[in-house]
Amino acid sequence: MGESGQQSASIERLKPQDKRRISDSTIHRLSLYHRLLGELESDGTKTVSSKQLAELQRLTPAQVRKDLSFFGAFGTRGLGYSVSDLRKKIAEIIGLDRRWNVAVIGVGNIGSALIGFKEFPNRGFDVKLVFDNDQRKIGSNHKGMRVSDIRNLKEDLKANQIDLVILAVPSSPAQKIVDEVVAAGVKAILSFAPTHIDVPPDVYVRSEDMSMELEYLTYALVNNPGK
Amino acid sequence: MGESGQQSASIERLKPQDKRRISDSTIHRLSLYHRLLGELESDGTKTVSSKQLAELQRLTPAQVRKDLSFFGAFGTRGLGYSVSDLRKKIAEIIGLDRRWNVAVIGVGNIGSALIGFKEFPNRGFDVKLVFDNDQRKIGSNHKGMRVSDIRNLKEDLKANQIDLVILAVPSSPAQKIVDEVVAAGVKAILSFAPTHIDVPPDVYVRSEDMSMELEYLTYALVNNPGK
DNA sequence: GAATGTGAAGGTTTTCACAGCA
DNA sequence: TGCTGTGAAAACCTTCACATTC
Repeated sequence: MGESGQQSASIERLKPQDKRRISDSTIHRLSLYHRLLGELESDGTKTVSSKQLAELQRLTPAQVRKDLSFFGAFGTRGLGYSVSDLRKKIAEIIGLDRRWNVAVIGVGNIGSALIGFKEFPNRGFDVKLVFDNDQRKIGSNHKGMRVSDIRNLKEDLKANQIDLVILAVPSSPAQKIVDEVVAAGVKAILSFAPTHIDVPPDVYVRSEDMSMELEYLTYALVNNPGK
Repeated sequence: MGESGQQSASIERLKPQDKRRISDSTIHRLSLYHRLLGELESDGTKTVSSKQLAELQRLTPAQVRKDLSFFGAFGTRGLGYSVSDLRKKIAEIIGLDRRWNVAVIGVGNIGSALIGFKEFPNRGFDVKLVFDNDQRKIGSNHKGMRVSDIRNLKEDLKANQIDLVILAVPSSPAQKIVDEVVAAGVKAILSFAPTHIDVPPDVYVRSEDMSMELEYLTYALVNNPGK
């Protein structure tokens, strides 16, 4: 928290107008708007209202306007928003006005899926490095990527200026690997290991547990039989 | 909403004590507790306090107790909770006291990763069917599963009593396939298609967009340089 | 003494409703 | 007239603090 962190001067960034922290849900929805605006742009749609933006995602117009209002006033009263302008603004807010270097650790089921994931480059993410600890995999080609030895993790992450790490390893070695990743100076980790990951406060972790996603649904099935 | 949905009489289910809807965050944390209790059980830990349960996940003890209190009183004052009892209770709440039949639609990158995902059977999910529309894949073996023709989707889902569908297809055909799935009577869908999915109100959808997960992190990187 | 279970307080997020502008 | 931008109200969620129980 607090008033730390002056922005790099080179980019005049859109940031929250007041000092209030922006909620996770708002960030999530901004991402959603950004994705939808991309679809609309491809369709050739020029302008869009908060009402339309909301309906297409099952949200409320007020919600859409409030989310955007934290960062500025991007619309035109009586008219709505310019699809391409709004998309650019949101891209700037969530950091999609640049490309990001990604490393994938673990070339098992999920790891190899993500390496071959065509959506990533379209959305600004370039998988630059791939690691494993299995001698049979190291050096081999996996969907066009050469698999590196995890023993060189720290050095390779630094040398290649990796911004984001995707962790696709079992739970048992996960924390130890994360410690290495943190030591390499990486500040953002997307983990698929089904266990809690501990990091210093200046490092961001997002944990994805596929089974937990399904459990959400089973809860709903079991508890809302009719809905 | 409303008072619909009497429970099936055969299972005496733990349900919310008051009529207030349980929040998504609570369900998510119950899943987390369940996972952690599993680890503790393997370690041979017999009892656990809300304080411990909280610290291991970076939550507060009050939060843990409140979450549980919506469903009953499972602890012993002065002592804490029995690891194995609490785990069983939570399993019952989120529907993990039974097994679930899953179908995976789309045998691309993510689809095939999930088919081979060993964590699923450990957590109660059995992948029973796998579909694709690619003639070269249909009939072939993918990680031990025979790939079915998506043209028989509706019939096969019904015949095999599929509870949950995992959708791992591109955005463009996603909605059409979902309509089929819904017509087959399936009430829960986990979608990896990076687009909004529309379903009737008695069907539950959870959407996972890998790029959006990364975007969360880029927002943090760009906006909290020092944190 | 130790830790649960829970009303009440405090904080955050969403929705409302309308002033203001194209 | 139509739709944005935004304070204020309402709903919701988390934390506090303490009576209660083992």
